[in-house]
Amino acid sequence: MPLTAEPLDICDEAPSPRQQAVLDAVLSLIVEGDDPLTMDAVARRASCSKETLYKWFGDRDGLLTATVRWQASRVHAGRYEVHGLDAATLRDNLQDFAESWLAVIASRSSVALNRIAVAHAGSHKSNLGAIVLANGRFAIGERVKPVLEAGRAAGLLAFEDGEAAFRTFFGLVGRDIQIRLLLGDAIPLDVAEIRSDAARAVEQFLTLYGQA
Amino acid sequence: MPLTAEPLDICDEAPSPRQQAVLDAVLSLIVEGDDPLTMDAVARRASCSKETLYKWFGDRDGLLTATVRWQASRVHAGRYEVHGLDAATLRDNLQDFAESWLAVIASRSSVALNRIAVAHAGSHKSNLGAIVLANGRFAIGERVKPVLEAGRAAGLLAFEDGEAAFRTFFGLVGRDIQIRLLLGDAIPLDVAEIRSDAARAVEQFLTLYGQA
DNA sequence: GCCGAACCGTACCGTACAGTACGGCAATGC
DNA sequence: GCATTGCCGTACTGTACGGTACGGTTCGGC
Repeated sequence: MPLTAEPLDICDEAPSPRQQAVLDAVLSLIVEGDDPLTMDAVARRASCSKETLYKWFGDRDGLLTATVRWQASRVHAGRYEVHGLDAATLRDNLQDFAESWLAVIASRSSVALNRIAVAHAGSHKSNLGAIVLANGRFAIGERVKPVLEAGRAAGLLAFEDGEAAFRTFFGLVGRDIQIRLLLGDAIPLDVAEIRSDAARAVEQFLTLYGQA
Repeated sequence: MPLTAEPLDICDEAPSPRQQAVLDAVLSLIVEGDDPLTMDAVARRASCSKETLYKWFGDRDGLLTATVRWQASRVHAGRYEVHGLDAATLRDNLQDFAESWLAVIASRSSVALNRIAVAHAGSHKSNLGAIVLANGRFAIGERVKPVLEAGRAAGLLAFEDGEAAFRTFFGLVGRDIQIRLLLGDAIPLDVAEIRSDAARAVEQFLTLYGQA
């Protein structure tokens, strides 16, 4: 097993440092968003040869997939406490979720990555959209639902279906923001705005699902 | 001024019948979604020459733009009564909005068109995304807000900012549906499901904004 | 010092597709 | 009858880009 990078065909393995540098180059190109993200541009930015690109990632789709995974691996935030939940902690947790989710979907890299994945989902030939979904919408759902259920167990929330409750929360937080950003609308969203947006969403969610 | 079609360069004019047939051909190709929507495919499907396509629509972007406008011109639904609003009528109106909006965003043509527009918004060189936004999200906003304000005038709703209230309604209706569909997730959404989804959204909205 | 592996840089190939040119045909005007 | 016009169908051009091939360089192992 050499120290150098192996091809990550069925890419469940973590990328080597050099591969991470390549993926960061892809991300930087995506975020800048001026060039149409060609393999030549990636090779140039990453100071590597296209041959290496294809050896490591198989093809363009493989490179994109690895990039999405790489980006996702950096986003996953900390765990949340679900034992001995009181009203204030529940509210704080939901506020945290809402803020970080808004920050993610408003980031240039998320917008660009989602654009690529959406375009890809049209020409059906890879599961890039599914990967983005699994690491975005569904990942956050799996992290929020335990909190909601803990809230219910503590008598703070009332709902039948945790999934449905989460989807309502999701809608209250995101509203029209993601689709507008994807379609090129320039919404100014600074930190203060994100915070107040999140607070409003949490307030509304607690109005709908809060117990007493 | 001949009866035949003129180029619609600054395409605010309505397309001629023959041009409408071409645009319908584009839509049918988009909805089928198998081919990558090449100009050759359009010409073949519409039984016209590429030369005519370029003469009428300028270039590929012009054709896409005209198609989006054409599709939008068929979607705009009827007006809504805002005088003498009672609680039941308000609820019915909101229910109608929610149902028709869900039906639109879940339709194959909407998903495909939005995919194209999103992809286009990435490579910034035309305002396709802006057009989709203007005829989708913003058009429905302009139609719902008067209803909300009429509801407030009738003492049925309470809110400060009509835009904010609408955005909450939008979020409650759409939740994660549009982004999931755009990313290729296959959500089964039949008429019954749309109806109950819309009813839940209206119920939640009235819980948040209803007066007494 | 030598070998081989990994890799960079660059040149190259093939294809898909936007956009153009042109011959032919049908309809209209005179 | 003949010219003109609008359009279809097809052939063509140019180019961008995914993917491949290969010479040159560095580096670790022996």
